[in-house]
Amino acid sequence: MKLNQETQQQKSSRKKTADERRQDILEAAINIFTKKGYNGSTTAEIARAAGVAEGTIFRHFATKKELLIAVLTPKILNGIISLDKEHKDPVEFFRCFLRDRLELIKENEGLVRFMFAEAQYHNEVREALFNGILGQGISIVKPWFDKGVKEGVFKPVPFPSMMRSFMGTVLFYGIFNHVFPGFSPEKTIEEAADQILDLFLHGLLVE
Amino acid sequence: MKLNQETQQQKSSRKKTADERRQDILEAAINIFTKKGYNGSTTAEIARAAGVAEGTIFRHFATKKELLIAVLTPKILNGIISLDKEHKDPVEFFRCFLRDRLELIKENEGLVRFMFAEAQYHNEVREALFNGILGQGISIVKPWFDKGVKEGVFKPVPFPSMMRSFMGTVLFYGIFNHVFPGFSPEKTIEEAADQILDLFLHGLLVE
DNA sequence: TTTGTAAGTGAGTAATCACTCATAAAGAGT
DNA sequence: ACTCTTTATGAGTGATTACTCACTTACAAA
Repeated sequence: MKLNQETQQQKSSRKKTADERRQDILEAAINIFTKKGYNGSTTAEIARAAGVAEGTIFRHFATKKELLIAVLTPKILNGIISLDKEHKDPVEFFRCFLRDRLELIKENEGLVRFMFAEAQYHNEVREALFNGILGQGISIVKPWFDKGVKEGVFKPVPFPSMMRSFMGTVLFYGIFNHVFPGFSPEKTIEEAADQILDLFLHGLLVE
Repeated sequence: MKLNQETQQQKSSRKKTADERRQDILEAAINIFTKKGYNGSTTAEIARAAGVAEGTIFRHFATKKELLIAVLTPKILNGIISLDKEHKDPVEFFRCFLRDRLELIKENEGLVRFMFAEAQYHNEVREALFNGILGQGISIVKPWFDKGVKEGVFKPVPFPSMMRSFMGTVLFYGIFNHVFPGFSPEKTIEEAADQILDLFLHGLLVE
């Protein structure tokens, strides 16, 4: 039936389903939020960008804050998918993991910056970050880190300190290019990933 | 004459000078801004916190944005002071520099977080960060890094990549504790500085 | 004392905000 | 055709915003 309807009408003028409208609003919200920040964005502007009336937003999301949370939640969760690969050793895992995260950050650069900016002010965003990024990051990295330590490949540094340094360098890669444009010398993500990983694994000192 | 006036009146009820009022407003603005963000703060609230009328703010600062810039500028510039010490070798410099910056960040934790958050949205803040933190950081660190490379102590990695990783770990130390409270294991700044520096200099790998 | 000037004040203002609601439109079921 | 339900709409609303301005206050110079 539904397929029949779609073929009866031109695709461009086809009436959109409720879910499609919801998606339009979410995408518009991401665009506006990441450009102007949560408090700097207005529901009127988001509605205009989504091509809907302002009232439509509040039919899908009770409040502006609920829209914020809806913007963050799914994007955080889809970061976990790529851990299904089998890695040979801890170093190899770190290399793959780093590249994977760097690509994810590059793809969602605006959203990452937005999340960390708004985390300063909204408890909800902090919780989303904690439950999403940090929690999942730990559950993925920790076993490989422990394995590396047990095998004598990694130094037995405190895991939180290691994780903090690692996440700091990785996340700042995305932020740097926006705050200090043109500063990073690497042309490709692979190049940047290699540079970051090399420094992280071997350190700055010779020997 | 002025001294005479001050002694004639109780210090607590003494009429404040224009500069003192300006300082009151700036301090109040820092407090409110760092808690609620630029767009989340109102001039009315800042005025209340500063103990002045709302109109007084606009006698000292033409617009709210001018107040924002005034809040950022002096704080950025006072970070440069401590480079007057003589350091023996590049490694020793990095140790001192890291501790110094970590303490500076800890003291102005809210402001640092605020600056990086608002840098996502305001060009003025980005420029202030670039001219202040990054520019000065480079001018201080680069000579020592070059020296270390020339002496064969440091690896000849690209300076911007090194700087980005270094700043990432250092700056994220302050942000982490706020976004992920209770995550960092170190009790003191010295401990954290040692941990960060060790990982940064020697890397995670054994050997 | 008088006067001139710089600084402080807070009610007022136009604009803007998130959110509401009466109304309309469009299927789906009968 | 008729009704029921779901969804979209945008003018309207009260609250809030950054900023103004007519007025006051305090003090220094004359």
